Amino acid sequence: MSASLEGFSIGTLAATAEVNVETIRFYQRKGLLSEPKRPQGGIRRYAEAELARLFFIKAAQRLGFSLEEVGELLLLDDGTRCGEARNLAEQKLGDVRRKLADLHRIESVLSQLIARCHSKRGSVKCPLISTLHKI
Amino acid sequence: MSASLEGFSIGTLAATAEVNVETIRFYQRKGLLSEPKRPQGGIRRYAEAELARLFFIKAAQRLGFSLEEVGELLLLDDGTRCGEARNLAEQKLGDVRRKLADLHRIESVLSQLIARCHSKRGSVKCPLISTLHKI
DNA sequence: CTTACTTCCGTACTATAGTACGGAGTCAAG
DNA sequence: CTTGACTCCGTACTATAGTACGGAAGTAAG
Repeated sequence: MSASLEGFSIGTLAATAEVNVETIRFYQRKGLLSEPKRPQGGIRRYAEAELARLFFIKAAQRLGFSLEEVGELLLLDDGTRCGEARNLAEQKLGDVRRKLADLHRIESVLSQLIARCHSKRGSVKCPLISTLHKI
Repeated sequence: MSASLEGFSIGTLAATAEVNVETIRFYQRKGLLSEPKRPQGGIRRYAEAELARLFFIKAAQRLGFSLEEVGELLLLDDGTRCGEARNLAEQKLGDVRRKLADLHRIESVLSQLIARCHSKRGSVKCPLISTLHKI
């Protein structure tokens, strides 16, 4: 792990972005991250741009974008095709809202089941298990 | 696909439970579903019990349990170990609530980004893309 | 009795997001 | 100039939840 004058090594890049070295290589294979040229048999050096890209990828992932979608966002990375980026974000927002609705329903069912388990202590049949047989 | 006097064929079972035949075989390999004996070189026949089990599995999956967790729930299927089932459900409820919190945060960020994209029409930089570079 | 559909069985493949491994080469410190 | 850490590279493996395939055997209808 060395950070010479010429930029980061892959190990330093990985440590700085808090990802695995293998993850960086995986992103490179996926075309999400560029692979700088090797100086005649030497090791690759990475610039701030690659670090910024890694942070971008992680930020987008935290917002629920898949790596494939991150790839599309990266194509819009010049910031001049706002409409396309917005479409992507709007689709994702729809996904997120559908997942939220599902999880709210699940939360409600689970908490009711647990409450019934607490109130029906010592009953012959477990209300949770019984309910799973009915719903 | 035949439903003789002796029970369902795997195809009928699959159609009734609205799953793929291969899914049933997959669950059997996972130990989630029993595999009735083949009558000397014939084909397997399934009873209502297997259908009920399939519905149980699907109900638990809808509540966010993984197949491994469904397997644990099925071990508690006699309904006499309510406390253990409740612990499982409480852990799952915790998971669900954490996911809900995450998704709420994501929903908020995404909708704000989209709103800024709408209000900043024609601006030089896309606010969404710019923000992904900052967060 | 033949034809067409099912079942059986093992193996292999899908998607998603990585992680691990082994051997060869490179780099830096002592 | 040797040693240990790091990099390179391809391949293979992990988890999750299935889906697909191919050939042999069983079953049902005409």
